[in-house]
Amino acid sequence: MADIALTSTSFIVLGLLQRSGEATPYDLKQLVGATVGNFWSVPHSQLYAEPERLARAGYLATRQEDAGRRRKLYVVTERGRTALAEWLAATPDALPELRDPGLLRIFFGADPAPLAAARLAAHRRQLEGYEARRAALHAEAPPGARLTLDAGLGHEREWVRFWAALT
Amino acid sequence: MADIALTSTSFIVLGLLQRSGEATPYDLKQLVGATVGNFWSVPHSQLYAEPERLARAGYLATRQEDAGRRRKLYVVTERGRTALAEWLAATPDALPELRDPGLLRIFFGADPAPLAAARLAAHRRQLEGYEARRAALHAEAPPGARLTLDAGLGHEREWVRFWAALT
DNA sequence: ACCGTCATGTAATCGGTTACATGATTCT
DNA sequence: AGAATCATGTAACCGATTACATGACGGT
Repeated sequence: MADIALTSTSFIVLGLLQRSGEATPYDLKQLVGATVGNFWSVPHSQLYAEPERLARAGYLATRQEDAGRRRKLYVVTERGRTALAEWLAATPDALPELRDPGLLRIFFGADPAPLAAARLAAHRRQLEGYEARRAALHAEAPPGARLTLDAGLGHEREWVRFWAALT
Repeated sequence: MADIALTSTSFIVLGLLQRSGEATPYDLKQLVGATVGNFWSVPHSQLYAEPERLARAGYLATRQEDAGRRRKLYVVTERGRTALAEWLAATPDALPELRDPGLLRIFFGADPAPLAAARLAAHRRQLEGYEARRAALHAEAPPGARLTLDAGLGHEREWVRFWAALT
């Protein structure tokens, strides 16, 4: 039972598995896409590697599908549940960084106009998508889903403001 | 002359070196801290490794200090200048992600109150710092510096709004 | 003298990115 | 039937993080 460091990817896997009870890496890929993927994406290859890592360290247990492809199914163990609960209760201190490649270019003197036009269009599209999903959200949706969508909406609006001013 | 892939870190190094003409890794560390560090930080160990990588690939040239510690000084070569110019003219397509560890916890059902309190305080502090620097900016400052500061201000205000609503 | 903190650097490990691969569906 | 896309997975490499290290200097 190797002793590993848990990253945000680990907790995304743990969190999604806890909700769904049991899932294959491919299920996880779908889940990420449908949930946290918009503000924290995970490449699908990681969704094969990370559960394995977590299983080796005792945070997950494995089961083989008994029909068809006989794929691997993962479940959260007691140890995993504890780790997830501790993480949920912790308060992170580091603030996120913008890390926008367009902004980096602006800083180094790139011509703002073409950049702004492209980014503005992209953010508007993203914003529309969020608004549509926000409108489609029904009352019983978990509060976390609504809140994170709202956060995304706010920041997309901010980007639209910013790039629009540079057009 | 190894053929390497250039990352954002590469262009931060190239960009800063182009401005300062010549610098040691330690100078780069100071420069990053004073410039792009607020929206795109780079761990100092990378500022030793990355210039070496770039030099091996011909984007930088090296010189030895002739007194004192005889540290390594890096300068951008013609190849480096070209690469930087191309990057500056390109339009990135991927949008940045929020990747906020607090938001991730909210999504997975963490109690918002304590998180919101801590994050709110942190973002307020950050916001104040930005506002001070914004006020201290003089007219001859490069436009990129002002614009990136404005972007940071906008997003910090957005975070303050978001977390304040959860208090 | 002692302690802390800046200045300056190196090393090891590992998570993540990128590329490759292939069977199964669906569309034209 | 052929093309395209989805479903599902593996492998290799490497940039980034983390930890370790040590000399200089300013303050008490």
